[in-house]
Amino acid sequence: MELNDRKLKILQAIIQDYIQTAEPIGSRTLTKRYDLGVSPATIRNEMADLEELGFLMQPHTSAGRVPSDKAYRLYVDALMTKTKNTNYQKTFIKANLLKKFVEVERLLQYSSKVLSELTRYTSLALTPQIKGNKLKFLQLVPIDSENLVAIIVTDTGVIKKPLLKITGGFDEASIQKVSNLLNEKLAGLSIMDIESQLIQELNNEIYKCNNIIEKVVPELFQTLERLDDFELFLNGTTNIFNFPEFSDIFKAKSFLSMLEEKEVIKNLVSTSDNEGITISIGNENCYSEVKEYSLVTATFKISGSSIGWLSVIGPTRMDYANVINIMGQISKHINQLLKKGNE
Amino acid sequence: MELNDRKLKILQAIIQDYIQTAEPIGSRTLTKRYDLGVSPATIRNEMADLEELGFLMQPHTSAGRVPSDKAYRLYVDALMTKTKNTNYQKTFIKANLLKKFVEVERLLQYSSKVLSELTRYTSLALTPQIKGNKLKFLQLVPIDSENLVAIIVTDTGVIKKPLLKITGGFDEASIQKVSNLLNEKLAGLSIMDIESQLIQELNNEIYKCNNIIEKVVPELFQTLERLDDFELFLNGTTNIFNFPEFSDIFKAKSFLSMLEEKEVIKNLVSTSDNEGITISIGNENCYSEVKEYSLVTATFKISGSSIGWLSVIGPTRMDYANVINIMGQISKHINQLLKKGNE
DNA sequence: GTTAGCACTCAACACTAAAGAGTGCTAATA
DNA sequence: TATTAGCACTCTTTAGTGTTGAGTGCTAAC
Repeated sequence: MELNDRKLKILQAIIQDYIQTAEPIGSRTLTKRYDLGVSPATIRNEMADLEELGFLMQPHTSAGRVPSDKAYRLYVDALMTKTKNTNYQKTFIKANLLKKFVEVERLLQYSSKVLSELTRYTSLALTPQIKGNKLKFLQLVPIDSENLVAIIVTDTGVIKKPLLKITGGFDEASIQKVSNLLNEKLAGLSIMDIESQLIQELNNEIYKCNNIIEKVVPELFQTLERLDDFELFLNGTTNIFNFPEFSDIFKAKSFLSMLEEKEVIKNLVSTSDNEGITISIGNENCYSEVKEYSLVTATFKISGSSIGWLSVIGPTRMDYANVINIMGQISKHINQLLKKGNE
Repeated sequence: MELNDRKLKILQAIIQDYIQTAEPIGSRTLTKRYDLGVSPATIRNEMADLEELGFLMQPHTSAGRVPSDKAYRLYVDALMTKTKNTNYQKTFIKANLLKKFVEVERLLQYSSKVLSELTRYTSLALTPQIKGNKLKFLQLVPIDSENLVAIIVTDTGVIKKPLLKITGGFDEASIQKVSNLLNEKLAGLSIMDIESQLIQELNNEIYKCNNIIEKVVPELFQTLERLDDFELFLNGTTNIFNFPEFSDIFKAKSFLSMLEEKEVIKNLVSTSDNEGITISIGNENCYSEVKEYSLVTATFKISGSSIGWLSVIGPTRMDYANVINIMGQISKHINQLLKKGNE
């Protein structure tokens, strides 16, 4: 049995209808709503075939058919007709996206908001661990007699500003020296490498700056360790209440609880490694918590390493065409800003 | 008609029962569960009186009674028996609260998480606008040929690190001068005052630093404007699904949507101005969105000005005694850290 | 190969009846 | 005089029952 043109046409109609209505669709309704040129009985036979091929499922014997994950995959890869940018979208994006480059983190955070408002799904922004990033700049800024702020900038545009408390205090001149020394020694190294390499090198220089460095460096290590984490921003979480399948309180709870599992989300999203847009549908996701949802993820890179992700998450019957279109527009915008910021 | 001892005892029993079960309670069940020494008929008479006095309500004719906001207010002010710290709470707090002072923002954020986990309600942390705060420290740190990070520390321990892009670039020496000048001129001023005062004063000095200051200052102004915002952290939003009254999807949605109304939440929480714990119950809140919920808010101050709020938000039948107890423990901890951080 | 017709299935809905928890009122009681 | 037993009544909740409608697969005719 093969997927002939008619089968594809029927499948496409079912998927589009289900994405719109969330209702299982039967042969008769299908013929009424779509001009397929054949009778319900024929559709029934084709549907039975499509079910056997694994593209359709029946919630129960006398219900209509529902697309499977396999069907959505086929839809996304081959059947889907791309949507065009609407004027509304263009205007909204123009009005709400940041116009100049600021920190990557903020850039993604704002974009995520726009994304969720335009798609009406839940959106999330993720910035990566900085462990693999190279240090571009480091400076220690004394703010009072006992506290320093360490300004850390990576080559991917992430800025951190941890507070270091140096018990016993310090004198500003020494801090200045230490700061210059660290910046000089560490710039260009990946954060991961710093810890091992630093101790070696600094041991040789330590005499130059009396004992301040002995106080500052361990504190800085601990802080780097703590800083080294993903940041996750969620937007439009209550959008799921717009979808009838979440009018069941258990479904809604499970979705929202899943979003609170930050670790799962982080791992899930950060597996997307190709620059551009990735789609993972239902069971294609390797975490059981997410097997009922789909993700459309845009990965952003600067010189080869990932600097952030933007995702839309929703039911598998997501309006893929629309989401991909909007995601594409926003990605384009972000990439332009990134380019400018990196010139 | 007055509130005699028996009425109070009955009211207390009803409130406690309703906080536990969320079910309207009738006279017969009340006598079975609590040792009140009188028959259901007597209770019925007393209940009718309490309803007339505005302490009880009936969802419908043949249902039991439910406490009113007025009743909860009385309960919180007079009837409530304080709970004791459990060992579990002590251990949990010890294990999970930050042990040393870092930035105020982070301190509140972590505490909020602990708070929601211990109380099983939704918790939020709010840090204030910095407009009223005094600038303690300002430094411009060049990170490459076109970008600066402005390190801004206020007297309340808030640290900001906006990125400033100076089109056309700058030379480091000038920036150093400008930075020193700004720090010297502005330290001790409230952020609000800076804008007007700055322009005056700097106009006189402007010749000293060629045209760099003309590039940097407007950029800094814009940035200060943008930075001047509350920060809101939410924790345990899905905890509401634990409560039977939110098994109705509309209630759940309305609660979660209310939490997304950041402006409302901010205004609501930041009206608490007395150091220590404030409780506002249902209708006592001035925003219609929140009239069905209660808030227990702790306000934190340093030398008279508010530096943050920690709140628990939940149904009016909140377990006030327990929440207040836990909030008290956490507040105490935070205040100790604040003291240390400010020494 | 397609389709009309038919018997069958199942969820959803409306309706009904019974159970259960509650009330207020009245008259008896301590 | 305050308390309480008894009673009729109210209203929600729950379980059970039939009806409707959208769906199916199969068969025989076109």
